Amino acid sequence: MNAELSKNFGKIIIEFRKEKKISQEELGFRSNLHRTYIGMIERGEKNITLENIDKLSKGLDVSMKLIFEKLNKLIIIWKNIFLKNL
Amino acid sequence: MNAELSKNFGKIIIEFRKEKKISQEELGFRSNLHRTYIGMIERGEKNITLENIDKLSKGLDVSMKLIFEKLNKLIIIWKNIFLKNL
DNA sequence: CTCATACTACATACTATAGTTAGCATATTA
DNA sequence: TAATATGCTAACTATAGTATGTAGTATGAG
Repeated sequence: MNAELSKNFGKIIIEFRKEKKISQEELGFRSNLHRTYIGMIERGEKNITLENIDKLSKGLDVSMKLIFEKLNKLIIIWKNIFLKNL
Repeated sequence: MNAELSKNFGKIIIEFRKEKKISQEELGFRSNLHRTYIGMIERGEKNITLENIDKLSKGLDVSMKLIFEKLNKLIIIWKNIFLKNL
């Protein structure tokens, strides 16, 4: 599993959730996913599927496009940090 | 499984692949995924994971952001067709 | 402060299903 | 018609999805 990718994805989800000021449990309700599963995703412990990305985006009331826009930006930032340390 | 979502995703992948003028097999090589798996994804038979979305995007040399931008647009089109038939 | 409440982390464990491959059928095209 | 590309079935194995329970942490009211 690509842990780095999942972790970055988790960070994005946390960011959006905090923005909406809701708990993992509340996000679970809204996206029809279990409370602990949300936690796992946020900690980057699971390689989420397309269907659940869609559910999360609906629960967070943001488009998948926006999620991946942020994710791509985050990945680029990480890449640059990595390259600087070569 | 959300078949509609997977099918729409598959259509996007086909679109990008044809744009690059490569076969499923070639895309398989480039993204490090099996030929038949690419076929399944394009036919919307599998609920793909984030990791493999990432692999595909690299094999197709496009950003995930762009994939989901197109996917969101396609979903909106499908929604409108659905609403018109109410 | 301190107690209660809400929130999150984490460790299992189970069951669904994604990921992977082989093989053969069926187009498609040169 | 030979070569190339795709569809599809079937099987296996890896792991995502789901849930319970417990422990720890943060926060706010009294």
